[in-house]
Amino acid sequence: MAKDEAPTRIQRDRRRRIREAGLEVFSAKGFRGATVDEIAQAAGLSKPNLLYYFATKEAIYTDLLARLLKAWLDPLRALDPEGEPMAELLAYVRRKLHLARDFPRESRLFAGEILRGAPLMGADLSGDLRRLVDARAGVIAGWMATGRLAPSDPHHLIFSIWALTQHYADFEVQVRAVLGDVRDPWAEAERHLVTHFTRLLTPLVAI
Amino acid sequence: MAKDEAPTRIQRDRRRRIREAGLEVFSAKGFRGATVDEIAQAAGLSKPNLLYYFATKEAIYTDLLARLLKAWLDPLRALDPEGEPMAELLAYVRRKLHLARDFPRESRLFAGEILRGAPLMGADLSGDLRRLVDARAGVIAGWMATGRLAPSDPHHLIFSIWALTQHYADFEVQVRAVLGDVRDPWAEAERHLVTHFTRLLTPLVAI
DNA sequence: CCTGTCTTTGACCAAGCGGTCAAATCTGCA
DNA sequence: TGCAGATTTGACCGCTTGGTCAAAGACAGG
Repeated sequence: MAKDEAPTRIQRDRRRRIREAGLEVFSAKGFRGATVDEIAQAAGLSKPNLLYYFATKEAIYTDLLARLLKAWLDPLRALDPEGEPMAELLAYVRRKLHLARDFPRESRLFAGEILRGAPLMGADLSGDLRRLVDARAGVIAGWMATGRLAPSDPHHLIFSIWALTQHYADFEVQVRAVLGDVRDPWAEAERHLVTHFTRLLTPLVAI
Repeated sequence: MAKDEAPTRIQRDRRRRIREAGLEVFSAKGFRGATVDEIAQAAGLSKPNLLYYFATKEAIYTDLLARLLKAWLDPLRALDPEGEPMAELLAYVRRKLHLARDFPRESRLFAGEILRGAPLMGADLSGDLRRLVDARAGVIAGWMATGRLAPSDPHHLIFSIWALTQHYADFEVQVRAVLGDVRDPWAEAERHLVTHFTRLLTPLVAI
């Protein structure tokens, strides 16, 4: 397999299929619970063939995580310091919720990694992630200081948004078990979270 | 080993130690990531000796989960329909947060199981859990209907409390990575969540 | 102090696992 | 079409793992 050369058509295709299969299996069973054979089968390849494209099982996993982190932070990155505070934050909540709804496997993969202490991501968390969160927390703090948002701790506000949105993807079986088969968790969640954060962030008018 | 007889002193002791060791290892590495040898060593026993008290690795795990679910629901059970609504709900939030703070391994064990689709708990979730949540959601709905709490969907309110409290235990490495080593996540979380829910649940006074 | 039961252990096994390798086959380009 | 490099595969390897077993050792009641 070429190393520095541009990837061939087959390489691009196989690698994509392996990532897709890896995401499916890893998100459902975790790193240890997944087997190379199962991923290979899901990708429509033999095991040695898969190992021809990714040297180790861990290589698939870390490749997935690295790509994931970037996509996962985009909604926060998109928070516009020049925009209208309430609209910006509600848009962020919506984007994050839609990300969890449309990419639950990614959400669970990430959750599993953090839950186990982020053995393969520790550096990224206190690096890029932290810088981005600090920057955006600063923006939010500014909005609160000028009275355009109800005051609270911006870091914990961000945690709240993460926790509430990812909950519906990561604990989906629990949510469905409690709500029953009739209700639509995602639609209800969106309504609930929008009113939740609207109420939470609306500044009290001084009388 | 006796089956129906009362357990001997040694049986009680060994079983307790195995559960403690199992909780430690399972919560850190998940079911598949944990090995019987490691649990045995953590319990100060040889592997065959451990298997003498629990027939299989899964038996330890399910025993842990069954005990956990009960303890995990106690705070919700303690919600008093006769009490003052706001005080009751804030007390619930605090109890749940303290549970996550004081028993993070239990929280992570539970989270890991749900994350993987609750293969060993499915029935319990749509059984006891659902009934209890429905009952308490009814109580909260009553409080909201009489205007003593701001209205919202009680089920999703309960999900919010779960998500926000468990987040600090389950994603502790992420929280610490973002906040840095100086800050005290748990103390901040308690202040934040109390003001968060106070604000959220206080009924707007009609003028 | 003796005996039946409970407890502990070293040795072992079969299955599953991640990964290797040499040989076979395919692909794209001159 | 020929061929060099890319791709695929069956067979295989060494290691880990959950679990077994027979025999040895500890314990408690009489």
